[in-house]
Amino acid sequence: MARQKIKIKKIDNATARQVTFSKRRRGIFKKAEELSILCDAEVGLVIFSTTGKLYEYASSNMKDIITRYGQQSHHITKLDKPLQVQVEKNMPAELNKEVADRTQQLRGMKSEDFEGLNLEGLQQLEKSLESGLKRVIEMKEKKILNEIKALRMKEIMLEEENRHLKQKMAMLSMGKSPIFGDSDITMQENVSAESMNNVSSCNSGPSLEDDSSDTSLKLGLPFPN
Amino acid sequence: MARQKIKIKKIDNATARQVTFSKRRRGIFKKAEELSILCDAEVGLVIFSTTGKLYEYASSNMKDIITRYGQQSHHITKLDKPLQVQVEKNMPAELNKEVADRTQQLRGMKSEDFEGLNLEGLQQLEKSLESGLKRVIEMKEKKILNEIKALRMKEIMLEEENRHLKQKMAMLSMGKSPIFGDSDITMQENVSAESMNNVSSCNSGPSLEDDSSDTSLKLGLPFPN
DNA sequence: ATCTATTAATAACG
DNA sequence: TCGTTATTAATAGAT
Repeated sequence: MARQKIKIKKIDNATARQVTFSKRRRGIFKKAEELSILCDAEVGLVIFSTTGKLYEYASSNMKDIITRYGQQSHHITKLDKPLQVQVEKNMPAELNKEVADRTQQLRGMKSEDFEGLNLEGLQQLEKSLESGLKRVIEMKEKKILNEIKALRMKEIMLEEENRHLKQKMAMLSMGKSPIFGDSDITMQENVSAESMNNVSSCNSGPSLEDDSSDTSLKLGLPFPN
Repeated sequence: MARQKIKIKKIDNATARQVTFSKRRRGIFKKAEELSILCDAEVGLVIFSTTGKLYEYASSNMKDIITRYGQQSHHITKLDKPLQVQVEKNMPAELNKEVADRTQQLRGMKSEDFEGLNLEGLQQLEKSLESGLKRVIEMKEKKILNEIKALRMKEIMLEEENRHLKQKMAMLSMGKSPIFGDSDITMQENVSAESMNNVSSCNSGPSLEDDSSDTSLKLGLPFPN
């Protein structure tokens, strides 16, 4: 668009091509920004030069734009399968039954059936599923918190036992020469055994262990308890 | 750029804005294509109108371009930032910024702005917020898993130390009567001191402690680490 | 949508 | 890469 009209085809001369690339790149970036401002549009523009260098313009945030693009063009609605399997496996009986019922109910339904529902029916179904999901999430978080709480309790007890043991050790080695009686020592051993039992019972307690195994299954934890 | 020069600012009149959007959109698409052809560049351009409608141009394939963009920008950001800080610290910050941006964006919007959006625009907004929420949840769960993992690791080490201590105790009390020399015993004390140091260093390790404190803050856990 | 006066972009060159 | 300039391309406002 200047001294001479050019044909829109690849510029042969590499230098001329590079020059044109620089100029037109600035031009199109300017146009992109003007468009986004004038028309309040969200604009994302990426350009790779022949040499592979990246140039980009985004009116807001490129990642947001790409995400939005993906959503617009993708429009996938999954989350049916994994959610239901997880729910059935890990929920306590009460909640499990309720959700399982609804799941069963949903499984038997095909899209035609949904089409048969009117707006109000679908709205109710949606609300129902939403509240179920909410409770499942709450239950999951409760279990996770229990898991963490139990682990911290255990940690505290182990540390305490440890401290005791070290204390005994110190006393033992300090008093090893002068003191000869066994009574003191056996008593100390009993004490440490007791505290060990306490930790174990906490470890394999009924409610806590169920929580732990559920959580580790659900979340795929490295340590299977 | 015609009958009258205009200022680059949002066009107030909605009709005029829409007209300009159409014209300039066509213009910039043409520019994009010309650039890609003339200079043999790979060009991707996405435009969302105020109403949320998507317009796109890609010299090749938009998904390829986005993929390439992701790879290219990843490499760049990873190179100019410290490695370890990148993994632990930067991710949450990035996420925070993104969510904060969107929150800010929402805060500035009043209900009349929402009413100005058409169905498609609202749909976009919903999807965008949903995806943000999803990522926040994922991050939260990741942190929880780290917390649990760290606690289990700590538990194992404490138990091991415990076992060692008990072993030493047993050896000590068994050998207390017959053996009188100090050399054996002092050696054992040294060993137990070593294992204690190991556990301590694990206990107050840098990465684990950071994660723990973050998570406990976020979730309001009963034990503040 | 189409037209056209005017501005903006830019090809060629230094 | 930068500046200049002749020329083409884009487009604001009107129809």
